[in-house]
Amino acid sequence: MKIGELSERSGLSRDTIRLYEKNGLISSSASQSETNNYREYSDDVLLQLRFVSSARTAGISIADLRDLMNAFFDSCDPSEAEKVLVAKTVELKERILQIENVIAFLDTALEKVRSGLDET
Amino acid sequence: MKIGELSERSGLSRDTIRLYEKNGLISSSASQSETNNYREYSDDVLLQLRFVSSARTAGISIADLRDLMNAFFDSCDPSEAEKVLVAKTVELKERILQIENVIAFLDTALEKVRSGLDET
DNA sequence: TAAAACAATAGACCATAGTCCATGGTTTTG
DNA sequence: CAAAACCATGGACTATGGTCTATTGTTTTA
Repeated sequence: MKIGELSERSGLSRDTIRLYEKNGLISSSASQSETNNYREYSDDVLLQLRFVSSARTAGISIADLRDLMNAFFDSCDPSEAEKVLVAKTVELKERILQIENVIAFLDTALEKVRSGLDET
Repeated sequence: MKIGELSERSGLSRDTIRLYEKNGLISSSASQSETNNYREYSDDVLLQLRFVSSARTAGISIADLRDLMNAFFDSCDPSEAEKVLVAKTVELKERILQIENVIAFLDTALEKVRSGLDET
């Protein structure tokens, strides 16, 4: 598919997709036609983009995602790939703990606010 | 305490602390001395900064943190404060789910990599 | 075939978050 | 006292992530 359809189906703008491609998060091939330089994207790219989109929302940087995609898709050194994946998993689990701390804080804040509301 | 000590004890740079103060995440009072314009920070500010620091690591923006701090510390409208806190809690829980999705993806990637390693 | 829609590229632009630097004033300390 | 350490302020600077625009070329479609 071409970038327009990919944009449509991934929910990402063309610009964002091109940015991701420039940063090595996805890749494309040349169009079948020889007369233009349109890029052709496979269905796999759509899946990758959906993952990238989730990961970006989760706060993973483009640079880190590039490492992950490399580890996953075209790693020539599996043990290195494993290292990257494990490290990222650990980091993400720590991030979850951090977020849970914040949630706990917000909960106590909520209790306080609500007890204040009760006093009316 | 003055900003140097606060920086020391919070692990944040003076610049970052000033940035946070400028953005309304913390507040300070004028120094006791009338001859300078040094700012004086209470112990509470240290606690707030530790929370802010965690929250920043967890990916919460300064703008959102300002809303949260306002809701918590000087909300004149408790029901509005409650709304802000609940909304943020929901958002954070969603973010955790997102991160868990990414972790799941990494796990499958890990399995793949490891099975590849086994084949050697 | 001509207009509309699509594509590629490059560069400008924006917001966010934070650091760094220069200047000038104030305390601390040796 | 004098130097060193500290403080405030403002502005420049960096990096990240993304959008917008202009230009030019290619398909599609009416």
